[in-house]
Amino acid sequence: MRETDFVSGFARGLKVIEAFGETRQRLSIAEAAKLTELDRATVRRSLLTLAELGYADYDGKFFTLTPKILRLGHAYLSATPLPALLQPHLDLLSEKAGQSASASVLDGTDIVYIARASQRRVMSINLTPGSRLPAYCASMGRVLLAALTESEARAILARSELKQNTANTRTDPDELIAEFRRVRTEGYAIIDQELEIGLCSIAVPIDNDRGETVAAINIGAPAALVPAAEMKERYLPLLKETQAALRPLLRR
Amino acid sequence: MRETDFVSGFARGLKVIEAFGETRQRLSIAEAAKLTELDRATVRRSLLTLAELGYADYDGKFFTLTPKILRLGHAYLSATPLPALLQPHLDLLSEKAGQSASASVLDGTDIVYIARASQRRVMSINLTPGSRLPAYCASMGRVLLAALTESEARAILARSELKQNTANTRTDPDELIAEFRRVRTEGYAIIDQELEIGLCSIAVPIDNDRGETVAAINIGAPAALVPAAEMKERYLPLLKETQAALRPLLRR
DNA sequence: TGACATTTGTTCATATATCGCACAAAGTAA
DNA sequence: TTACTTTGTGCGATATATGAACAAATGTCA
Repeated sequence: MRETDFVSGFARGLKVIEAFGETRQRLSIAEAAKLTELDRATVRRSLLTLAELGYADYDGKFFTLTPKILRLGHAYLSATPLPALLQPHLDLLSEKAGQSASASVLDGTDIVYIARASQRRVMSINLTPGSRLPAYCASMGRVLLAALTESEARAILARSELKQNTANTRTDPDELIAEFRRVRTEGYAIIDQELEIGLCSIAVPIDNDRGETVAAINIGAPAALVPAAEMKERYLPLLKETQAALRPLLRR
Repeated sequence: MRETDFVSGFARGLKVIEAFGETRQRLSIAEAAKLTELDRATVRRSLLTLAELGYADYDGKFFTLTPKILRLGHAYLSATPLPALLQPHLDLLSEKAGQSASASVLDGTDIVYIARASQRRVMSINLTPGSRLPAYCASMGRVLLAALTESEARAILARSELKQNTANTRTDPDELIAEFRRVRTEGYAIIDQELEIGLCSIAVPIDNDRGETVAAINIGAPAALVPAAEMKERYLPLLKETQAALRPLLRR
């Protein structure tokens, strides 16, 4: 790509939008400039542009994003067949298991939820399509990282903030790489309260007809009701069933 | 705002992202140019910028959005307190009613879902935060339009594509304006299969402590199980209860 | 309170980058 | 082949970013 094939004003504007996610809903020009590491004058122009287009409100002091911003993410969710394809299968899976079922893909060091069928709320955080979790300590994340080559996975771990969320959280890269190897061999990943106390989950990869992993699906359950040791026998058959039902639908 | 406070490269780029929502997942440069009514060279630069930043993939012929684009909408959902504030109340409401409960705000002629607690799937379409429905034929839309002045509401109806989705759909602006007046007086709106055959819903406004309507919440139910005539007695008390519980929480 | 320091928002001139046109090249379909 | 569509590129006109300077607001301290 040539230098001139890059619209830096556009790139700067996207950076400004993302700055809102990192903090609160209201940002002053100076705050946005600090977060984005852009010049105040430049950020101001981007924010005024967002306001002019209705993507943001401006009260003379603070900018806030408006729901119109959701059109951008929605452009992906409605345009990509994967979420719509997975949804009915997740509904069925969730109903059979009596627990929440989700699907996600990898984006950098995070997994991003692209579809979800929730039964009852067991997590303290609220997950919807677009929600993100660190890949290294999520069952779907383990499955998606396991699908990469070891050097790719190691590179992502190196960029990840390997935080000790609970006493169970594995944060040693070598240990994680070894776990990915096991996941590849056995075809599933189980998380026992590594993200949040009280929450277990089990995930399997979703492959297309070329054998490329395009997403992961999981079932999450409260540890109090379903001990990690029982996750496999209870839910792996259901997950495998869903996995098999999806395979022929995923032409690349 | 001065002419020079507008970054047209940024505005053009956002238009390009939205173009993906209107059709399928893959867009060529020429297709995107047609949809956005921008110059091909401009669209090409925007798309290459998106690809360079990882928001899009490019195979040399077609561009597709990547899940990274969800970061933009997520910047709103995670930055705005309203969705997180409403979610637990919707969960409770949904459980008490045994039906799906949702919250939405107005964006132009559409309502945009910002939170949802689904019980079982009754609609053919899959609703998640970010999903949009035309306001004129949705119960939450009626409530949100009723909160505007009549001239504002009329202006939005004038811009809406008043489509006859089912035999029940009301499409006459004067009739709709009269219905808004009733909604304002009685404090709720009921939709009887105007959007989709088999689906009824009832909505109430959510006001902040200044009495400004900031969102709407609803309960949707299959018409086969809950006739429209029963919606009010069954669900209005639950909705009013949730509405009252939320009021003190909504400081502006 | 008032004086001073600091932060924030805005403006401006100018160097620089982008836009859109026109044309060239490469595919496509008949 | 011809006709048509799509994509890539060079260039002049035009729009934007930059950083400094200024104004306004805010905070600090005696």
